[in-house]
Amino acid sequence: MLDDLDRNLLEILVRDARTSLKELAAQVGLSSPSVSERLRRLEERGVIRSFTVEIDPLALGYTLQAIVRIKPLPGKLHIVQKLIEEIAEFGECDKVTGDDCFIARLFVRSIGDLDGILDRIADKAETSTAIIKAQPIRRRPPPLAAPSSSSS
Amino acid sequence: MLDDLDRNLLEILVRDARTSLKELAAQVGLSSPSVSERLRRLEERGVIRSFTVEIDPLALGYTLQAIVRIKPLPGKLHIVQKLIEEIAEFGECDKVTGDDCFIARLFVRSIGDLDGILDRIADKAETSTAIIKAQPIRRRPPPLAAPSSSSS
DNA sequence: GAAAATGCTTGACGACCTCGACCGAAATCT
DNA sequence: AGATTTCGGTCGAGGTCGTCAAGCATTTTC
Repeated sequence: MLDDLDRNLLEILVRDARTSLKELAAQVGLSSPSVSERLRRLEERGVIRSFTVEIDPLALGYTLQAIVRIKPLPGKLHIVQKLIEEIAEFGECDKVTGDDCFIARLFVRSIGDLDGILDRIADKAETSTAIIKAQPIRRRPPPLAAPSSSSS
Repeated sequence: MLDDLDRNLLEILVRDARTSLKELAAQVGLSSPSVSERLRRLEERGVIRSFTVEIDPLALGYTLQAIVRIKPLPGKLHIVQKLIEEIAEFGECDKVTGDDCFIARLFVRSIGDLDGILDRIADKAETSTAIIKAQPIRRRPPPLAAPSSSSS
């Protein structure tokens, strides 16, 4: 589905999404119209979800991040999910197997904010919060290499 | 530190990092050299960590994601952290307070792969894995609005 | 109050992107 | 097999876009 050229392009764009078509073309050995067409198709197919910018939360005043495990009370699952989605400070949320239904990332500017937000959920779910002390790995894509051995 | 214009620019770029300077300029009401200069400084200051591309893991064959809580055995903390960093399938890792030292996101192509990777850690840490069933909120930045009320 | 620094605009030049026309290889159809 | 269609690529022209230098207004500094 993806060939080496596509993966190569993606790799360059992960590092700098604003790389010019000309530069991309030079690096993969194609002409710029070809690259343009490939990018268009990668976007169209949904391989590229979006071109975006990674912002330092600190620059926006978010000095604290936390991982919150959320276990809705019986019957409250949908209400809790909706609530989470509506609170903009949740920067990520996954619905997982196991005892805790949701695992979410929370950006806050102070401990007070953290408390305020968790309070809004407190009567609908059990939460368990872990403050982030460091980020050994920041968001990165999985390896782009082709699956080990697929059909010919 | 950031003014409304900067926040406005960031908001546009979060949605599409490849927006042209001209377009950015038009939307915020500046000239393109001004926008260019602002972007340069946002990058320089580290507000913009990078322009990047969000890739659908599925397109790369990663059909499974998991959240893994990792509690290194006594004395093994650094070895475990190094190990996690070296395994490219970890797409994110936070060091947190509480009983579990690390919380990480794992991209894998199969349950077999998951098992293989966890095995590499098994003798150095206790792990507890939750398979991701859905993603109510995919990675998004915290609200860009200015802190409620700061000093004048 | 003068001088310097900051952040903006304008206009020109060069680089870049896009479009159409064309081409070759590979897959498909008869 | 041979003809045809499709796919993905190049090339070149035209217009768009980004960058640079010069200049200006406002604010800060001494």
